Amino acid sequence: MPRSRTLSVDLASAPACCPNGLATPLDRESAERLSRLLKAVADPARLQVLSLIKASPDGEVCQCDLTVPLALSQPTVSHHLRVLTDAGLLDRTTRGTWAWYSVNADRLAELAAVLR
Amino acid sequence: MPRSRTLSVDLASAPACCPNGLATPLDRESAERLSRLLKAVADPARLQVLSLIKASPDGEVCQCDLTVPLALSQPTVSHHLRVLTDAGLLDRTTRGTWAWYSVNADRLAELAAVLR
DNA sequence: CCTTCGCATTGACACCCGTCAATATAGCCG
DNA sequence: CGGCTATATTGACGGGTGTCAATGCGAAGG
Repeated sequence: MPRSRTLSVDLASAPACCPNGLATPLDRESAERLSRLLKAVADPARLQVLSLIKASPDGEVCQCDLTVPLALSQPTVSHHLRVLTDAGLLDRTTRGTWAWYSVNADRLAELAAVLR
Repeated sequence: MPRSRTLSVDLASAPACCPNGLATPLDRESAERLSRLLKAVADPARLQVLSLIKASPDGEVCQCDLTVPLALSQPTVSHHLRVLTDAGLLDRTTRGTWAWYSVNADRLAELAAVLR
């Protein structure tokens, strides 16, 4: 199977995987779900996306305003946004032809909570 | 360059990279440093290592006690422990021929703090 | 000393991932 | 409709990563 089919399946259900965070031994399956979430964040471009949206006055950003600060091609930006959205870390709304993204703060906080 | 030379250089200096977490736009360099740290955690085996150590009564674990619960070969376990140690997330002490690992809780908390 | 045991390193392999150019899709507007 | 613009998808390429078998190394202990 190539690469990007429909990732959005169970990527969107992760911190619920490990209720005790790291305080209790993770079985392989839980560890894999959690690692999928962390992998979504563990990329410089995607971290920049998150920071750019969080720093934005309205808390949302149009994809068309991201390709310049990221210095990446449009398809690559689209790819990164998809990864973050599939992981449930970004919410996506389209207005006309534009796609606006906002951070799912709860989900990010859940992720942070696991690391503590 | 092959693979594992000396990673420990500046991997060990990361959350200091981005004092404002994601609240402020990250430049590419800061994002790369932070992502290196997150990549160290974004692996199922390494998450299991962290959880096993944290769940251990003494807060430390001998490498020899990890290969069974992880169901991985000894070299692979050694590799994962190196990645986490180089990232500053684990502390390493040798007693005789044994290598004992403990979690650097501060560093892990710093990492968690960035995601908030 | 020589063996044993725990750990580290090397080399090889398969797979994944970030990236881009090219192309397709889909809304808007004249 | 027809063209324009924003976004999505495809295909390909290079580099990175997890894994193991084989081997090296170093510290006990007989």
